[in-house]
Amino acid sequence: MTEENELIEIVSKTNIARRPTIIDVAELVGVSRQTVSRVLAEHPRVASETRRRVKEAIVELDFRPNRMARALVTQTSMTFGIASVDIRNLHFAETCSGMQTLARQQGYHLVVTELDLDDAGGIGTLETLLSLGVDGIVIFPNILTDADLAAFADSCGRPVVTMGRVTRIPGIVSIALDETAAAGTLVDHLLATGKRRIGLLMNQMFPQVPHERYRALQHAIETGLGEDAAPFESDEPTIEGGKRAAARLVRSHPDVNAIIAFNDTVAMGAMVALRELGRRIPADISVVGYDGIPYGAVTEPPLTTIVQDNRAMAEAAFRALLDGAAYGSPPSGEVQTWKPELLIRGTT
Amino acid sequence: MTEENELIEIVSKTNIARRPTIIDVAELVGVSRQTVSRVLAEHPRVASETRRRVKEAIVELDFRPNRMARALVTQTSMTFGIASVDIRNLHFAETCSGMQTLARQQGYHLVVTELDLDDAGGIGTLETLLSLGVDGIVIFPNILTDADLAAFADSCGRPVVTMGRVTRIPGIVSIALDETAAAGTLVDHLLATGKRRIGLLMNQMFPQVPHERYRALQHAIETGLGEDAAPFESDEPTIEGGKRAAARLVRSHPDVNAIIAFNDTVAMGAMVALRELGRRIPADISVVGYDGIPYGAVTEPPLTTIVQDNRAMAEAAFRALLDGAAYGSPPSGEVQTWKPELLIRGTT
DNA sequence: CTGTTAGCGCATTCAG
DNA sequence: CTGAATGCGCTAACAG
Repeated sequence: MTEENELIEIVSKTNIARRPTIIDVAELVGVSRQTVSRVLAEHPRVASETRRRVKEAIVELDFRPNRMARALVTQTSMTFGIASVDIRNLHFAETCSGMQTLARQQGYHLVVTELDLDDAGGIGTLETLLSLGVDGIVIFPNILTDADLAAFADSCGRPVVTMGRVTRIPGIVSIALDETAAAGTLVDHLLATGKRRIGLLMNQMFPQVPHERYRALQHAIETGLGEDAAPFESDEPTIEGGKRAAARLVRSHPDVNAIIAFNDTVAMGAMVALRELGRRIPADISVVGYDGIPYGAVTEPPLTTIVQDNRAMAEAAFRALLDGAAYGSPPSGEVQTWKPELLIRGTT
Repeated sequence: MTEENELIEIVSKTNIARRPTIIDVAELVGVSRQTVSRVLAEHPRVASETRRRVKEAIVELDFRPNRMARALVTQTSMTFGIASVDIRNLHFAETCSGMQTLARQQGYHLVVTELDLDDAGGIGTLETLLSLGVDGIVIFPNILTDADLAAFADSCGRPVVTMGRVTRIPGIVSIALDETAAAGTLVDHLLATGKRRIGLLMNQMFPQVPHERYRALQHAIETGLGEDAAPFESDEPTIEGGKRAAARLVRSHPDVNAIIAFNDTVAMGAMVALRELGRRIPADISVVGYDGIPYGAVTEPPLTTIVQDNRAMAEAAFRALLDGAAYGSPPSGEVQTWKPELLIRGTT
């Protein structure tokens, strides 16, 4: 009878898709599951002989602990979430990749998610990320308002880091480029090369989120030139968007002899449009971008750009999450700004 | 005494980071947790008045069901994993983005992960993905051997889809470009433009994974020209890698008048190197790539390339996972190849 | 050093 | 239509 029961048990355990559990390992070795659990946790108080046999069984059964079950009881999943409106953006991909490297070293995993604008303006996606059990979240908050972010951070009970935009919100660590310094450097450079008619190509701005980059650039231009606001066009941050915006800008302001684009992708689109309009770069008109993506090096001429240290910023974000996870909550509203570097190439 | 206990309970529940559970909702409404559970599952047999009150309480408490707890009992997490050696690759990012859109529509989530080559050649990363509870996995298997993939698929008990390389492995659905057709189209095009000295710039190949693209190209060249194998160089699939490989190729084979690159990024690197060497494109030498990334349209001249329908392929991959999750296991070793499209621009 | 008991948050039986 | 009991796989707190 006992044999029969065991047989049934074995059959049901050989079922499709069923992976071995801690109990299977315990039974094979002839110990309790607690002992197996201790071996997994590298707990010191286990007899080395027992430890050896358990590890053997783990290998033999190809056992992997179920991280969800573990997370349910430890209340920590060793997983961070990272969210952006567009995961195809190279600046974001670079940051992801950098965080991934660090995460692996610390035994963490990353859940990458694209923000769904339709779902309560992205907050819905973040909530789902939470329900997935992540221990902290990095947000590229291009489109989330400070109010939304504050409400979310307040209710989520986990460390939240925003990147790419300075957010002075209690409980949120903000990691961003020093936009003031970047704008100053760029405008100084353009003025030094004799270009004084500067136009801007900006990211399509959601009215509730005026972009800091835009404000910093306008401010730098006003102080540098002693003039009113520079002309600008907004469109989606793609090559096509850059083409459209540049065409519109040059049509409405034919005297513009320098263009600062929201990022390198937009700048590259602008270069195409300008070439089609017969403008020589940089003789007739200069073009600069932000981010320093690799593709900017292959345009003709190569693109001058503001480089940010993606890896270092990714590392800072990861550390902020780790600290927050360790101490319960992050330092209130800490803002880290990073120094930009101007990479002068052929378009200026 | 009862009051005191309740107070303690309330205090502990107001603890940091503690999110409301199904029990909190049940208590607020004055029903059992099963009733709340039924409302969540849109179970029909709940009184509409009860349902209304429960939904109210859910909104009031800002309750979100814990997906890990749910997964533990349902044995399904509504989560798919997607893994690649390089998440910065635009072809991969595009696929991710496409799958993300579909996943959201179906209530699924995506866990994106970068394969760790040091960790048992990437298999270790995949195992961790499994322990995270994903219901299926998409792998960009550039560097995994068929043997490793077969062993993994066999033991994992969940649907596995590979993309980008034809893998004829039982239990794995393989989605890839029709490399034979692509190679034929490309070589025909080059021959039609009078280029007969073709060189190849390939991805740095791991010896255990001879790449199908390489073989298909060599085969097409041999049949088209009636000649021996074309010269080739291998390097990492980046702009810098493309520059290096192209420089080496042109040095060792100065008569080459057409270059087929592993992908657009490599092709763009090659263009830079060729320009530095004083070769005119396409007059002296033609260049073509694969993938049809947006940046290929910005080079001077714009890059001729083999375009794959990323969105359609992403959709196919997602459907394969869904079917596999529904029926228990995927069709044995199904291989889906997709027709390439030649986008002729300025470099040929 | 090891086993026992309890419970994480939820869904799935079964009773009413 | 609703409630009570049971367990998913694992770890924490206590016993021994």
